[in-house]
Amino acid sequence: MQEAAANDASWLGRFPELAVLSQDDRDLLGERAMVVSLPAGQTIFAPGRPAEQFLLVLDGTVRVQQSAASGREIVLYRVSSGESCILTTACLLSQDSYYAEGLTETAVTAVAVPRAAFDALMARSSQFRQFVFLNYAQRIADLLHVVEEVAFERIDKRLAQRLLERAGENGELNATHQDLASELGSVREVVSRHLKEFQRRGWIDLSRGRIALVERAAIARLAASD
Amino acid sequence: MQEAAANDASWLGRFPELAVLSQDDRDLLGERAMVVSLPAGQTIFAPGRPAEQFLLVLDGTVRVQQSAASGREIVLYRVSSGESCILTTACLLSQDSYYAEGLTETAVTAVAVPRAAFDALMARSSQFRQFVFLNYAQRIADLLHVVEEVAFERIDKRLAQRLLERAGENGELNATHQDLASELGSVREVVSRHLKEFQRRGWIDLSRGRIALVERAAIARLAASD
DNA sequence: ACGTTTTCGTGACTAAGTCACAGACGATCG
DNA sequence: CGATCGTCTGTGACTTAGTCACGAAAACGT
Repeated sequence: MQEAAANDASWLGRFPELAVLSQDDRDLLGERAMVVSLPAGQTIFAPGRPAEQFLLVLDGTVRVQQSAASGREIVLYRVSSGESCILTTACLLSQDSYYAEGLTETAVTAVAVPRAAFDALMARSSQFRQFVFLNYAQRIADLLHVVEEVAFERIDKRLAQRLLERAGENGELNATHQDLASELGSVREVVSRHLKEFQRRGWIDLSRGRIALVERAAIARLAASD
Repeated sequence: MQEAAANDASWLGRFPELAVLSQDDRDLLGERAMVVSLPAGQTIFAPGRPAEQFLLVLDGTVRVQQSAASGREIVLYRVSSGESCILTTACLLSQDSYYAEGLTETAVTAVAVPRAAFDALMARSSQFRQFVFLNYAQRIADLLHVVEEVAFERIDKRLAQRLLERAGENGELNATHQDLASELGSVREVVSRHLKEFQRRGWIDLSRGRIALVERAAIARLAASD
């Protein structure tokens, strides 16, 4: 983990909600917060390990997921540029151990706000509180969305949604069937069979670790179906 | 909705976390918060309807659930005495419309803290902030638990858990098969079949709208199985 | 007692998850 | 270049969960 010079709060520009902070509050962040760089695949937080910092992501994405004893996984949400990893603060407070874990999906640069500075800002800045609450609200909305999907939606529809979300401009995505199954909280075989069917219909091209979208419109239709 | 006299903050005794508030803060709550009584079956908050108060439950329970377009439902968690209905505050902030709704499951008495007083306390009392954050953390933990269950656990195990949770001292519970299905985010037929099987094994007695646990130990064993 | 509403039972079918194993691809290294 | 090895993918047979359609039984009011 590399640390940049303190006192440089130029990163504040990435967070429009924090632009309204008073100069004093911005100075506090500039003095106390540190810009850190994390490689891809790093565990940010995990069950049993208390998080001692409030993280604001500048670049890259953090994947927050839940893992079952069986080895099955499900992605809860992703934290990307301009967002905060609020779950770390919740982890601190909840006595029940969380089963969620956070992983850097790409290399990530983030601002780490120490607990003391976080508390100070919560105490003195209503704008900062607003920012933190908005983050909580957004994550709760994300979790509600996950519950809704896993409880009520069909796998083929959810798979179609993920393909669209994760495909790049070129209509391709690098992901194994297992990767996609872990996104959805399902298993490889089910994903493989649906992908096979998508391919049979001419919607996608399959190759090892790579999927190319051919008929985006048809996939989007399934993703939006009810 | 009936309102008790203001200035009576005797209810504060129900919230140990708030006992540490300064006298000023307690006075503020006494002056501005109102004790309200709600009948069973009342909608506290619902999609599209902004909540304008922070609710602290004194007696009774509020059920927070999610409803799908198909009519299927799932219970997310319950708010009971000494807890707060924090989701209402999150609802306020989240631009995405929530699909969660809150219903009084029994008659409920609660303290309603107006938004302005809530904001004032958040600004001036670190203890109050701690209380609010603890509530958020608990609800997030509840939601993570729901995700884990619906994504990874078997229905028969989850059903056994609910039977134990909802049965009274006498080992009985009043609930239709549909009620239990809505708890679990499943459907009546599936619940009916599992209950039938439980009955066949001599674990429970079934009658219309009522279930009596006969072999708690066996049910508990299934509920705890992995 | 009668019809009405709610709750429950069930068969036949589709969708999803489990288990076991085979085959296929791609990197690497003699 | 071709053999080898780890990872990824395909598939059949089976169990579990959800859907659909329908009918029967229990409670309820008048």
